[in-house]
Amino acid sequence: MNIGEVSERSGLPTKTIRYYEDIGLVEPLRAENGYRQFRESDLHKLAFLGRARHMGFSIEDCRTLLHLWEDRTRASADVKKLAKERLVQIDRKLEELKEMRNTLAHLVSCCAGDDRPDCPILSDLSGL
Amino acid sequence: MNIGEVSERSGLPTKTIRYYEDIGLVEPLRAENGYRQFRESDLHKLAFLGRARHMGFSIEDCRTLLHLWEDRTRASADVKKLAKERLVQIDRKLEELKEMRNTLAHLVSCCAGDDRPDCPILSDLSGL
DNA sequence: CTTGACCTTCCAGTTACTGGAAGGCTTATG
DNA sequence: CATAAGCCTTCCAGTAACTGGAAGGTCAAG
Repeated sequence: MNIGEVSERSGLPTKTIRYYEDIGLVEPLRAENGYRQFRESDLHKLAFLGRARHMGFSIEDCRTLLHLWEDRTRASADVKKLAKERLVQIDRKLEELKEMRNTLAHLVSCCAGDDRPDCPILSDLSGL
Repeated sequence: MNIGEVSERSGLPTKTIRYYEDIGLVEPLRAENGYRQFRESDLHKLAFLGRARHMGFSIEDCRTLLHLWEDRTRASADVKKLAKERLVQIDRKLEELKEMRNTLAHLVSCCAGDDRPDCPILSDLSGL
């Protein structure tokens, strides 16, 4: 099938699919006219990539996951390790965001938000 | 003062400070030997920027905040608006991350993580 | 035969830096 | 006085993961 159909069925933009080919994540065949010809297996790979990216795995993690996926003899421990690392990352990011949220929510609630120039948000940012 | 001292006192890497000058966030003077000469006011600006970035404001938001900060007549409502928008962004990102976390945590707990090839994480990613 | 929807490649831009090379200035030491 | 360490300078390139756009080839319908 052509890239348009793959895009539709995988949910990935055509630009992204071409990019994934560029960086060697998929290798579609080529028709005589130069059009990319995707097999069902390519579609599956792309859908896999879409889901892995949706979970926040980096492209390089995705590459590894793809290899693990295709290696019928891999140990599930290898996959679990990657997923756990990603989980740790997510938890770190969550903490960071929660802290930002708290500070900002506090400041917003302190700020009158009217047409007077007085503003606790800026005061805080200026270090006072 | 020279860039090294400003870096130390603001907590920003020298590279970042030069970059901020490039994009017009600060405009230090120059000594005869070509070295940047920062005033106290420049240091304050940079520290302000550091804190704003730490709250996750984009560079463009920071530019706006800086203008508002320097405009003694601005309405606090303008600042509050920006902060609220940032808060909404943070909340969206938090939701996204929490969902990732849930899915991933579930999968990790389901995965034996031993040397058998069977792995629910990959099964899920492959869409089964 | 032309129109419109596909498809192709290639180049540039995004965000916010970061690293490194090549070289000038300053200060302390041998 | 020479030199070495430790500042500082500019400029170029790279990062992550795409995204947008230009210029142009292909295909099916009318």
